[in-house]
Amino acid sequence: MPELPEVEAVTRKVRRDSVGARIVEAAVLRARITLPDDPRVVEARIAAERIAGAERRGKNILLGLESGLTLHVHLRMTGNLFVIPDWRLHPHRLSAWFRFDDGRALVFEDSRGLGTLRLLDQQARRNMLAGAGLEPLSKAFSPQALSALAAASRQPVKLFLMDQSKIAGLGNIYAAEALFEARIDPRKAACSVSPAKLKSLHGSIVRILKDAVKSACIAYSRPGGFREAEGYSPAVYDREGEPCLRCRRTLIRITQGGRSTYYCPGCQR
DNA sequence: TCGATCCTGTAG
DNA sequence: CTACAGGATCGA
Repeated sequence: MPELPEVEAVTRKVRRDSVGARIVEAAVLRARITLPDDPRVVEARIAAERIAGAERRGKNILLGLESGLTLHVHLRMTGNLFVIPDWRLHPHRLSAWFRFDDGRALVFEDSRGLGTLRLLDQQARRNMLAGAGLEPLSKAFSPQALSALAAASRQPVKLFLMDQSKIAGLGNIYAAEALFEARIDPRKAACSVSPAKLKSLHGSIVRILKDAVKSACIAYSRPGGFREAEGYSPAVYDREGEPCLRCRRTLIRITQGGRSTYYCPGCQR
């Protein structure tokens, strides 16, 4: 489920529930999620650590440990990370769990198991942060910055928006939603989108992500896991064949970079 | 830039 | 049964 808004909601909740907690035992249940590192080594290095902080960068969750190591979690398609009140009451489909000294546990739930878990030293952490693109909800993500990035890319603008090394955190849903709101054809090369549309796109990205963060925080606020995103309903995503909310033309679905793109052939040009 | 791949679940 | 899934990476 997670793009930036959902990852932000998860991170805030994990921060609230786990900062200060002492881990007494760690278990990696799917060996491949720590590749290329050995899961046993990761477990051993985490045990006895205290969680010092929780941050989000793009779609990445970074849990700071008191030793200076960083636990890097990526939820990919179906991951979720949350604290449960009793470590013995595991949900199903866990990729990993971390038992606290107070009996609670931080669990990494993931039905598809594509999510990853890695331990970063200070240098690896810096590299990770340096490699990520602009935070779309930060000051650095200005209209000018977006224009400069777009000018340098000949990719279709939808794929450009999803490139995590340029802008960090947009995924398939919110990229499509932002392009709809800004009336841009997703197939158009990023460098060929007009300055006026790019300006509009910048506003749409920020507005849509801020709204979605709010919705996601509500959706994830219940104890345990998450619920359907209440409040946020996409205008184009997953609405193939339905009428455009702006011009009533039938929305269509195409494939870009192996993923579905939904858009309105009438008002996105 | 395309397609396959990592997995499991669900909808049609 | 097939197609597809809110992600990312790899090789052709």
